[in-house]
Amino acid sequence: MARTYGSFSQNTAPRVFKTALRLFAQYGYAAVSMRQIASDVGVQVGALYNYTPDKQTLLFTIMRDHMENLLNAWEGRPQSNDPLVRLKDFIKFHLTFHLHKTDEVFVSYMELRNLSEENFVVIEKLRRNYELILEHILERGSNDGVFHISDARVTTLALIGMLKEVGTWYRPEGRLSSKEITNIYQDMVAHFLGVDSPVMPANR
Amino acid sequence: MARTYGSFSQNTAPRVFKTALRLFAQYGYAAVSMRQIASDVGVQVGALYNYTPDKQTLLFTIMRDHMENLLNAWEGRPQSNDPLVRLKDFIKFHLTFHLHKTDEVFVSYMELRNLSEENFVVIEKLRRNYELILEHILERGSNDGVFHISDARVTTLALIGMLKEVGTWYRPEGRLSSKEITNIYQDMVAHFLGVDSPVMPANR
DNA sequence: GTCTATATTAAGATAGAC
DNA sequence: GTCTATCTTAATATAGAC
Repeated sequence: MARTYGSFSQNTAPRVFKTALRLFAQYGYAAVSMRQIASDVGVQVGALYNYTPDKQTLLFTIMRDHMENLLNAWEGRPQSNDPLVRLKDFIKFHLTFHLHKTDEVFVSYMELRNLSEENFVVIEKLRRNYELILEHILERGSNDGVFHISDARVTTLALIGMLKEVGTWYRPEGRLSSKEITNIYQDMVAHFLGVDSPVMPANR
Repeated sequence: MARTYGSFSQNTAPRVFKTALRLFAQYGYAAVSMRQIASDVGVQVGALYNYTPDKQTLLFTIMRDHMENLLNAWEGRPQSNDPLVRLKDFIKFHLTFHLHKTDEVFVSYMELRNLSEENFVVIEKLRRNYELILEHILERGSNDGVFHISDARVTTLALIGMLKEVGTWYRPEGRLSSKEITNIYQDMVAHFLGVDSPVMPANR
C-alpha cells in the first residue's frame, strides 16, 4: 500500500478508536477535544475525520461495539440448564469480561447522557438486553425453587450493582486475582440467593 | 435591602448552586457552560462570578457541601451498640439520604475526575470516611460473630455497590416507596451477611 | 449585585494542497 | 490518507458602567 503524504496510514483507524476510548475513560467525553485525540494518535486533527464523521459518532461507535461484543460473547457460549450453574457461569463471564475491559465498561456506563437521543435509544436497548440475561436466570432459578428471592426486580438490580462495583476497585496488581474475585463472588451471590447446598463442581 | 440594578438579589446565591447542581447532574460538569447556568438562574453570566471565583470552585463547593452534610447527619444520630441494629440504621440512613438527594449523590460520584487535583484529595477523603462507617460496622459485627463474612473488604464494596445502585432506578412515583425499599434492603443485607435470626424490632 | 461589552482561548468541522 | 489553514461558534473570565 502506498504511503500518503509521508505518513504511516494502515494502523490509524484502530488507533483512533483506542485512543478515543482511553481518553474518554480518563477525562470524560465532553472534556476531551478532537485535537487531543489527534495529538495522542500522532496525526493532525483533520485526519480524524477520515474515520468518523463527527465526535458524537466516535463515542457511539465505541459504545455500540462494546455492547455488541459483550452480548455476542455470551450468546456464543454453551448454556447450562441448571440455574445455579448458569448463574455461576454468568458471574464468571461478567467478571472476566468486565475486569479486562475496564475502559469500555466505564465509558459505556458514564457517557450515556452524552449520546444523542437516537444513539441513546440504541445503546440503552443493548444494555437492557444484557441486564435481562441475569434477570432471566434469576427468574428461572426462582421458579425452580433453587433461588430464594423476595423481590425479583430489586434483587436483580442489587446484584447488578454488586457486580458493577468490582470495576471501580479491581487492579491487576492488587491483593486478589481476577480468579479469586470470581470465586468470592460466585460464593457470595449463591449464598445471597439462599442456595441450600454450596456443593458444586469446583472452578466451573 | 436595596435592589441593585433593578434586579432581585437576595436569593441568587442559593439559586446559583441549586441550578448548577441540577445541570451538572443532567448534562455533566464539562458539558454545562457558565452561560447556561446563568440563563437558567435568570441572570447574565458576569453575575455568577459574584458567587464563585470560577467554574471549578462551583463544582467543588457542591460536592464538599454534600459530603459534609452526609457525614454530619450520620454523626448527629444516636448510635446503637448492637451491630445488626447499627447496620439497619445505616441502611435506613443511607437510603433515606440518597433517595432524596439524587442529584447531589450522582454528581459526587460522576464528577470526581473533573475535580482539580487538590480538590479531588479533599473530596476523596470525605468519601472514604463515609465508606469506613459501613466497613467498621461490618468489622465489628464480624468480630462479634453476628455477621458471617468471607472477605471483609470485598463484602463492604459489594454492599456499597448494592446500595449505590438504588439511586439509578428509584423514582418517587415508582412501584416501591422509599420505606418499602428500605425494608427490602434491610432484610436482603441481613440475609446476605448470614444473620441467624431475622427476628427484629419492626420498622426500626 | 447586576449589567453590557469584550479579551482571550479553544472548540468542532471543512477545504483544498500534496 | 494526511497535511495546513481557516471558518464559525462558543467557552471562561474580566472590566467598568449603573
